[in-house]
Amino acid sequence: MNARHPVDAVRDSLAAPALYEQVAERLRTRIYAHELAPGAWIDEQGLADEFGISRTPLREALKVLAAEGLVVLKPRRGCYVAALAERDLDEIFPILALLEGRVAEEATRRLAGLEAGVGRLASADFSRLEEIHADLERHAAAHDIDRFFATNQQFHSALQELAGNRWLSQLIDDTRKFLKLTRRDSLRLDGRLKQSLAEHRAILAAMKKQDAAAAALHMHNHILSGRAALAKLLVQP
Amino acid sequence: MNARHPVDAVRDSLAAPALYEQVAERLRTRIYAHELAPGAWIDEQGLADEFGISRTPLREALKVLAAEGLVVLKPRRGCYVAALAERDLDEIFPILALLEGRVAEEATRRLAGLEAGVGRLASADFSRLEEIHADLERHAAAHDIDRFFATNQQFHSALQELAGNRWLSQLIDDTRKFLKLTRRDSLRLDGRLKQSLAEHRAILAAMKKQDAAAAALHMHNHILSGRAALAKLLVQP
DNA sequence: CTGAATAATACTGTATCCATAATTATGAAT
DNA sequence: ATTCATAATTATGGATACAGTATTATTCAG
Repeated sequence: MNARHPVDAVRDSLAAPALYEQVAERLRTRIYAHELAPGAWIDEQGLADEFGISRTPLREALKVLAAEGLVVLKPRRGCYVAALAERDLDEIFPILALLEGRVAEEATRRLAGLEAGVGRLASADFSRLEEIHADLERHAAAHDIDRFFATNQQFHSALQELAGNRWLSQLIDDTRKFLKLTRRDSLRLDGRLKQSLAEHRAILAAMKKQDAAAAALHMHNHILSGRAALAKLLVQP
Repeated sequence: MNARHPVDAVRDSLAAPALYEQVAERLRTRIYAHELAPGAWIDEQGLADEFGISRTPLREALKVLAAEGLVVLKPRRGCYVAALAERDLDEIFPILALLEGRVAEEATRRLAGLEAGVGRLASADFSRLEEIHADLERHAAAHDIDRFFATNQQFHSALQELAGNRWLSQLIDDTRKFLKLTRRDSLRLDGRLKQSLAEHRAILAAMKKQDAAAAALHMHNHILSGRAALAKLLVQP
């Protein structure tokens, strides 16, 4: 029962994640929800008591979050939730635009079957993307911003899968994490929903025409457009 | 990493790094040197004894390295050094090309003073880059590959500083870390030194002409060219 | 001699404990 | 009353101890 069965892979995925990982996840949730606000000090003992665990796994979790950049560890002075400045947003969004643009480009190329090595994608994969977009249109019509937000994430994730570049996806996810630190949400801005949809349509149209460069450009602009909307939110929240 | 008071930075830099950080650094060194080879199991107790410390800080260091991607933590089964597949290289290099291309672009724009917000760079900053390149030329002429390698890193670092985008730099550094896992070094390939120099010259020339797009393109090709060289090394090392 | 079942071992994950550095509170002196 | 020095408190960093699980070794049956 201990030889290398294929079942092992399953068991690994089913195995309960280590405590420090669960704790890290709970902390991430709290940070994103601003229950632990940016800049706030993190009380190790307090949280450990609250979670009903010892400080050891909690500290390991904090090390992980620190490596991710969600918290900063000041030697001998404790742990603080990271805080983003406006300048950080100005630096992050263009990078995200670059990366997501690249995703759109690679996804389109794979759809067109131009990519060397990796196989050509079935048109069913693209249909899936169109379905998600259809959902988006529905949520927008219903002014259901929360569902729109969730589905929007799905859209970008699905596109990342189409691109099939794990490293690229990783970088994007890493980068997006920081944006979650600012809980401002450009989607609530008047007209932003409609604008966002139009941008998505442009991306999809370019992909359908198998114009990778255009898809990249539209995605690039889409992300920057999100930044611009966020900036408006700053002066009038 | 964000908007800290200058005083904090000083105090932080003077404070001795926590033990787990020192350990993480030592482990990185060993991993890069392949003393801990890709795929190898990491013996916590053994290393702790060797370093003369307990398992606690060592484990914290491993958590950090895991978050960085240098090692993988298998629950209940220990820690293993990460191993890159050829496919990973194929995915990483284009991303690096994208990011470093962007660095060249932003640096050039700042030199040209076209960037909004951030100040125009002095020509002295560009001279510094040219000096480093001159060093490179010398090391190449002397066939001193080790110094060339080190100075080459300086070149790219200096360029990143000119671009002045901390997040972009961070992503690049994070990405380059993985490449150090494969100890193959394209610079040792016949003719690669000369080729690399020529590519650098093209980048510098574009920057001097304040042609940001061209600078980006040349840098992009420079990185991909490095990948191509590496590929040759695979069949004949 | 081979393979399975079981016992022994080793390692991971977590909790507890201790030492040291940092912060706050207290008190004296100007 | 304010400021500086010193003491008390608290939190962090690290070591050690222990429990639970995976791996390896051993034994026994076929």
